[in-house]
Amino acid sequence: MSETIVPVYNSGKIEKKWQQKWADDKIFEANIDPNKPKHYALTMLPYPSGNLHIGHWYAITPSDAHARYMRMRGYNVMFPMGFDAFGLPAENAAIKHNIHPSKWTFDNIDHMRDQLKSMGAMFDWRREIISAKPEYYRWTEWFFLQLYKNNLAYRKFSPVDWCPTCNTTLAREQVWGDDRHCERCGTPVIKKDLNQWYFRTTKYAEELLDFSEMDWPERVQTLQTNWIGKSEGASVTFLSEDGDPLEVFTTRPDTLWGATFMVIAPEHPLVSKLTTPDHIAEVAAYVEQAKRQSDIQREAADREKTGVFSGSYAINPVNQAKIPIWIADYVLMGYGTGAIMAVPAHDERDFAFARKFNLKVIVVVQPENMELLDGDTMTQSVPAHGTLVNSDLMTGTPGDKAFDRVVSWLEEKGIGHRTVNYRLRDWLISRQRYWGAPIPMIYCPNCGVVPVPEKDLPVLLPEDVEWKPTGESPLKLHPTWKKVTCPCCGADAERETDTMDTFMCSSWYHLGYLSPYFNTWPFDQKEYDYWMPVDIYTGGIEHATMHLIYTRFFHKAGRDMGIMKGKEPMLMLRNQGSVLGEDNEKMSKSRGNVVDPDKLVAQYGADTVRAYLMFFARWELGAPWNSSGIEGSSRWIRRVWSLFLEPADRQNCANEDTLRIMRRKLHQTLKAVTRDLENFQFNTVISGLMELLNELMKAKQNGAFGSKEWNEAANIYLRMMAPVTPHISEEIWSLLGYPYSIHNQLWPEVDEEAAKEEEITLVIQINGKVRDRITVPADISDEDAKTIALATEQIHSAVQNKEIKKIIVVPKKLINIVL
RNA sequence: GCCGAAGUGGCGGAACUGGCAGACGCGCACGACUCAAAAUCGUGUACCAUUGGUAUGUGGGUUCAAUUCCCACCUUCGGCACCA
Repeated sequence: MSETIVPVYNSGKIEKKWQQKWADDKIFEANIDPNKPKHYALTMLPYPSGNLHIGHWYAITPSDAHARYMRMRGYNVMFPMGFDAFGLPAENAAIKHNIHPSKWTFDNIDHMRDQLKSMGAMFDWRREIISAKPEYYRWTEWFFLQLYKNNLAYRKFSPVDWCPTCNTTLAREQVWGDDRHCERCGTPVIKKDLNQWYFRTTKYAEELLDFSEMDWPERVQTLQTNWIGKSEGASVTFLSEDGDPLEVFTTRPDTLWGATFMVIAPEHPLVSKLTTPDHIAEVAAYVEQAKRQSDIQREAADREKTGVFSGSYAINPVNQAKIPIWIADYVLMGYGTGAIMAVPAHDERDFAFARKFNLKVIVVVQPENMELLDGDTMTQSVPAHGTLVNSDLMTGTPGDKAFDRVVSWLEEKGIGHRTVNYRLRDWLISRQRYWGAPIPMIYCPNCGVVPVPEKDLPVLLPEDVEWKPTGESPLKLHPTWKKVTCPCCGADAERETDTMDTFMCSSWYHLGYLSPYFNTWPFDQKEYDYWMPVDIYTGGIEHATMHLIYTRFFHKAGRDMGIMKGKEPMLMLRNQGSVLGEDNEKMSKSRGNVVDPDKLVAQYGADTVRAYLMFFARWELGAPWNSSGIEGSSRWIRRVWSLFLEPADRQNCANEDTLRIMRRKLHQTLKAVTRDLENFQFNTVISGLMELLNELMKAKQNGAFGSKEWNEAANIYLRMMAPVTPHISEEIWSLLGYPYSIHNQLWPEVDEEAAKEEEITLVIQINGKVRDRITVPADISDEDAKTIALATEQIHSAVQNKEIKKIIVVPKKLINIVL
């Protein structure tokens, strides 16, 4: 037999070659095409930390595969990539290694862009954005000004969370966990009183709870819903004896008659006014001590209640009862009004407080299935709803009607009204750092707070900066940068030296991709109208209550300002899990369990790495890395290579059965792979292709190679592989003589007729246990199936002499004989 | 404490709508090729025992039939937490 020369699979050579060719031919450049349906596929952009890690690959590869699949479905697909380039690590590098953040960042980007290119993803690099470039952050500043002009940005002096390691304030969303630590570095935060800029996210609290127009994971919706923390109740105003109004929020207006005291937070503005002379010393000491306590200590729910009496009394507007006003730190200034009515009989916290300080407990709610409650003897509060008692004209109101009836009455009498409270806070966006977008504001001694005129944007970061070991922002220390003349009156004025939270940059980057070249508006309207909204957004779940809330807020605010359109920026969201180290721990340099994608690409090729990342775990869950597991994907790739390229000993001589079964498996696989790609179930996409490969190998042994059915199988197989392993698919496609490029082909069509099973295995059970299997024609009638089943030897002997109670036939699946 | 997700072989995982549990892959074992090894190819691989039985975190329930539905509980992970 003559030796045919079979090309050797060389991943490195093939991948470089095609990446270059695709770039030269611009085949993945996304341009407006009104004749095609558009598809905007977006994946969260990386921070240029220096190296692409396996987690980036894990997140991006399946997103790319899905985008490629959509492209083959005939969509005009945009899949852009960029860099979230402002942020603290650049500054830390500056302090530690004396390298300018800009150089550090842009060097890293150059390296990471090359790494990203090695993935062979279909990024349209013309659309790249880098949030630290002036062309980009000019518009970040511009958005700030629009928010300011629309009263959605404001400045406030108040206690804020400060990370002592990062040397900056943080938004509420960036403070995590029981010990209230910094989301970025893990250091517990402390409180500082500072003048800071905020965005009015709370204005959109209600609208942010509406997910009806989005296909987002239930999990993210729950996280956001809990974060926004809506509670419905009533607002009621009590008056002090001196006539000072004390507004309280309560979710239980039905318990108003049981209020036996009031509590105000130590930071409440009326504390000193309400404190009577004989209580001054005690109150002052308490307030001072509350101030010194950290939030962690204060907010521990199981902590013993503390508090002091102010000496003053308030009048309960529903029954004119005179009740004492206490000051206690279990009431938080940051929620509601910082004052509560205390109903110890029906609230756990109020009860604990009342018992400790011997305050009255009055029962006003009697749940139906409980013994008669007595305020003097009860040992715990009863928060359950029930019939109102001791409540004047409301007495006797059933539990399920109490809320509405009382609130209506309050509104009628003008004492209170229905209110909704949210846990969500406004977004604190000031950061005391250099490497961020400057807040474009000026402080003038005459005019006060003045926005930088839009024509003067961007406010550029100064290049010549120095870092002090104290970590203080170089913008503050810069000799000239902050000095400016007031745009209103021309007086000497000062710039704001804080920069913006980098989440501000990432709140609108999906718009930056639309037209990075554009310089008269943040985006080209034509591009916006064609591409927006984002159709599929992929990324990590860790952003559920940060980036994903901010970007929704940003869109809604932008819409109300007439800049953006539609209800939501991203219609569909899918989250990937994370890849752990082989030791089942989080990957980190210190643990030494980091997997380097560059090395894997060098060893196996990008296609193998892509395939393995899609195969080895359920995408949304993630799993620990397994370095021998990747061998399986490598084998698969090499088998595909030899399957289609190595000639067979026997060619084009297969019998009809072989060919029919091969085609059946082919089209069944196509059906399954299509379904799984649609559903982001990438692991079964690969396993389906592996199964089909095994089937094709058998068919090849049986002489199928070279037949027209074989050629169909190769053609479809390669097109199915193309989104997953773009390089090898293109290479084999071209070696088999198909026209360039496989990536411009349409997704194959299922031949339903070929996919049909003509024979099926019918399972025969007795009392639910498998006793036999028979092969029957797929279109067999239930009656015939029953007859054949009962006639088999196994079943016949088992059924002998016994009474058949019932026979259940599941068409095409099984027969269960109940004895 | 409250809310959410997940528990299937040695491992990652599969099972579309209640219908053969363990697809596919890793690992392991054996065999072929080889002087030998690697690679490759082939065969086998949940557990226990002899026909058969037992298995999807645990215990119940519904059903002819449950990884799938219901109830209770356990474990792990994530979020929230003195939020009135």
